[in-house]
Amino acid sequence: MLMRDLVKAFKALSDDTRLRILNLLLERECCVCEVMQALDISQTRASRNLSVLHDAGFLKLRRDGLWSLYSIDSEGMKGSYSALVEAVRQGLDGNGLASRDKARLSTAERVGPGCVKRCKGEGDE
Amino acid sequence: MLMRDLVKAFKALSDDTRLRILNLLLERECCVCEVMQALDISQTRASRNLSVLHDAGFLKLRRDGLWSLYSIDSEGMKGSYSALVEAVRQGLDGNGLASRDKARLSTAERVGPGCVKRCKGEGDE
DNA sequence: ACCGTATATGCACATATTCGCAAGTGATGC
DNA sequence: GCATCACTTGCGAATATGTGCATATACGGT
Repeated sequence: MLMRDLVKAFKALSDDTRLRILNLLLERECCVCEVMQALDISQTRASRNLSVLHDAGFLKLRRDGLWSLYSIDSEGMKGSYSALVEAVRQGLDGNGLASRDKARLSTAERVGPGCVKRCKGEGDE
Repeated sequence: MLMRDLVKAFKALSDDTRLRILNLLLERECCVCEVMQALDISQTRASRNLSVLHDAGFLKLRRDGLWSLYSIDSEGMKGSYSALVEAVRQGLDGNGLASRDKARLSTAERVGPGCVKRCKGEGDE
């Protein structure tokens, strides 16, 4: 494996926001607006960080109409990558912020019209 | 585990030089000058990057006279960290650069006087 | 065709990272 | 004490990264 790819993978994981996103996706597939809702971050931020994880090879992208649905790419991931994801899962186990994110995800309405607007309006926490 | 620590660990691993260093230390304990010889990098660079890995919790430091001997801290590492190191080992398996580094390490003379000077003199590769 | 919605992207700016140089630290030996 | 050696650290410069704002793109419904 190229050193470059491995570095890219680690870079992708060395950010708060992206770790929280990965944690969320360990729960289930999400669209961008669900991520922004659960993490209470801007749309740009959600989109950009999702695409970093995607470029690094951790995520799978599936389009459905207007929505971009991201999920952890278990099959497509190169050998050692799944070990990294597993390390994240373990490392974040019991983490307060991570748990709250997940809680907010289940609370959040599933994809549907007005999703982005709803998120912008609600200064939730 | 704190998100901050996990991010720090990944940051530590998201750099060429540091991955090569870790690869080297998977072979055996090394002093700073051995690292600079094997990787053909400056002394500052070797020292700085070693200390980043150390701060992140991957390395153990042992002083012996003039020398700072770094090694992978298998016992001291937090749970998921060993999985990360293992992922690096696997990811770098068969990597050309990583192999050459290791080869140069065995070639390099063991710690001894003039080690730093020798390395600076030889524009080896 | 037009509008509204979900997502992507160009640009600008603030902050962080990496690294070389030069100077500092601490141990060893004369 | 003084010189030497392995290593560390402060500083400055080049580069990379993360983010918001505004704008672009792409799709579905009317």
